[in-house]
Amino acid sequence: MDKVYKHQHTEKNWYSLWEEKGYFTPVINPEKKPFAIIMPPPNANGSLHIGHAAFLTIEDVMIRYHRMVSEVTLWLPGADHAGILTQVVFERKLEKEENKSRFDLGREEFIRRCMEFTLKNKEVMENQMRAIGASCDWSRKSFTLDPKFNKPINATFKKLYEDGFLYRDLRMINWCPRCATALSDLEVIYKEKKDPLYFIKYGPLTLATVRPETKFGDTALAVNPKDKRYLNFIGREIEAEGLLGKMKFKVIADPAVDPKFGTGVVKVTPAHDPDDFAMGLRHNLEVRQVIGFDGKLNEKTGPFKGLTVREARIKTASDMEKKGLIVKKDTEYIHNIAICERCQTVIEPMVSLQWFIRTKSLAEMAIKAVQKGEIRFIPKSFVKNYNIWMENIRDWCISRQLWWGHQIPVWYCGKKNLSDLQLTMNPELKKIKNEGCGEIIVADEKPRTCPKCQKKNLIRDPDTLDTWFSSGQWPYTTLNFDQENVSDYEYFYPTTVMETGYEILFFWVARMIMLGLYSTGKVPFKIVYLHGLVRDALGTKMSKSKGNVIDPLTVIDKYGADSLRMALVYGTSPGSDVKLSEKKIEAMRNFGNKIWNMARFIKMNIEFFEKNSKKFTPDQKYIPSDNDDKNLLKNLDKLIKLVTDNMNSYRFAIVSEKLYNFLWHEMADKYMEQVKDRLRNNDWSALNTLYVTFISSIKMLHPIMPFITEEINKQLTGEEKPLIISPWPK
RNA sequence: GGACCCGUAGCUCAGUCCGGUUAGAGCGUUCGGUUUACAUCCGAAAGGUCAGAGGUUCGAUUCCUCUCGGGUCCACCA
Repeated sequence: MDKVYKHQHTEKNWYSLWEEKGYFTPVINPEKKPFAIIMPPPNANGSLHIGHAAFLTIEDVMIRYHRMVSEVTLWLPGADHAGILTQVVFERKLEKEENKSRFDLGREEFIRRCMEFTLKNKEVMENQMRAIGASCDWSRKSFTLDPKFNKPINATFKKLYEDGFLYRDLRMINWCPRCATALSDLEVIYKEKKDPLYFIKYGPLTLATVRPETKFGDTALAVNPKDKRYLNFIGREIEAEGLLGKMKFKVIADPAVDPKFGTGVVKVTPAHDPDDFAMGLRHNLEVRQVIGFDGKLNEKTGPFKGLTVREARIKTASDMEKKGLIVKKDTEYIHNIAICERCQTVIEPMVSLQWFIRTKSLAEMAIKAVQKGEIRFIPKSFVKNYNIWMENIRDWCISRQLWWGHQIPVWYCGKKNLSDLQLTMNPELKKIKNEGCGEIIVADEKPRTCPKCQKKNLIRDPDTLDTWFSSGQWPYTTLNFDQENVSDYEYFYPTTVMETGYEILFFWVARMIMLGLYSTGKVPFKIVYLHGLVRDALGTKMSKSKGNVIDPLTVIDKYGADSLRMALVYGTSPGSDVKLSEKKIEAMRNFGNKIWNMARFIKMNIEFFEKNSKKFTPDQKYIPSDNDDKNLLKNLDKLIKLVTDNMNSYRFAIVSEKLYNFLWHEMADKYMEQVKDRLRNNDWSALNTLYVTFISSIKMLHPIMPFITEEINKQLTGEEKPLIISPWPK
């Protein structure tokens, strides 16, 4: 054995051996207890970062432990097409490298190229997972856009439609003019911005707004019903001079108006503001769209047509100023604006026809399942967050004007039911002749003819499904729920643990619970284990621009995967963020070297014993008479119980700490020093106690540090059977 | 506006759910050490009114209330 442990020599070999021998693939046995984790599929649009390394480590620790306690263990790996995120990444690349947009390629070619790009990333990622040591079952690996998922996903859509959970409606959506897509509420972030607040004259009234360019879409003025200043205006129609001549507005009273804001009067623009849209519904106001999906003003704005929102804001303001319509300008006004989470573009609220899921009753089922204890959260404090979100859930907009994703399984007879938005986003559709009866057909496969008029020119809804709609079904679609061979589903579903980041509790976990209960009648998993974000040593979020990124592959290369894994487990707790530094990884590398040298010491003493006495055959059950020996074995028993208990309760930080302390400070620093004299005198009992205790400890360390423990075990015992399939110490 | 989490050694964090011997670890600091593994090491030490105040209790870092400080999520800003 080398004086210093060299991970470079061992890690790749061990991984190949495990994989080739098929240890990652479970053998289904109805007599035994199953343990299943469906891996949260990483986005296949880049390489793995340290956050991936963290969750892969935690899941691998669970999997390796349960495999050792002889449960039938499935860890199903995957990759996510990630909808808008991947489309944006790929579009940027396309623009940069070829100066082309997706429209230049056309839908079919774009999807083909994007798939090529994604599959390439996916392969790189899979090898990175191997480097981390993830013992997942590659024979079952899944990709969210695998064609095999089309059928079950479409079937869920169809079922939801038939059960009345789906509807298509004109709704206010968050429109990102850059991504040219509607975003869910959760994909929008808010940012503080300073914008001028204009006080504009509307006939006898004055109101304050930061969006003068939307005034062409105003269809009412509103005040708070309790605001005494304006009581006698309520219900009246006023006439006001505007940029396009005289206009008439009804003054309505609505409690949503804040009397303290501006003058207490607001303009109501139902087509371009979420609150105004809601107010419009309450008061039956006209929805007059003046901004197009291209982010430019339309023909209803006369001379302003064709200007972007930003340009129009400046021009309308200055024109009104010239006409004397602007009473006052507050240039220090700070407000929050909605921006696209992915590309940071300012969101344009727009009305558009979209598919929605009625979520209320789905959420009620999901709340009940957690209340009844069918799903347990670790840490449990997240149940509160979950309940609050579920209780206040809004209907879920699941259509996306993207090309990259699962296309919505709806066909229209003719163009009547396609929205302007869809025709805008898909130039190919414009060429199609408009004939047909307008029937809407929801089916899991393309129908040959329209069931109503028998015509054959069915047009598929060009929109794709929100990526969370398909990944929300991941726990059962990956188990081939809808296929002939249902044994995986029967045996492993509901899965045991869903381990994922708390930041996607609502995006993903909540949706999986709702859709899982709806589609299968069962919860998709019994335990939700939430991990935190990996931050740098100072607690700052890691990002490339800040230069504080720890790249997992670089540190694996330098310190070994075991060191990184131990560093990601030690001193961390579920639900809270992990602060990681290179120093910590180095410290764990030192620990690895420590146990390596303990093994070297033991091996040396075995050789010494065999030279001077006889062949050393360890006896697991030997009860020594020496007090030091007895004491160590007693402490080992305690350790086994402690580690097992903490493994079972998912407290891996305690597991790592206890093993670390026992091996280094109990065994190496104390016991090994105590017995040096006895070993010199060929004391078999001392050697046996040392050996037996060390091997048991190494086994318990294997789930966290799989490579070095395998290598030590092989060097020391010469056994063929690797630790990965060894029984857990008792 | 609603809610959640965190505040423990110089730094980064465990421990608190289920109150009870000297409150732990890693890194850092100081002093000393090369006899059968390991300097990626060993021994020793310094360093904490467990954010603050009050309450419950024989006893509170732990439970309850409030305050201060830090962070996050959700809603909303016309």
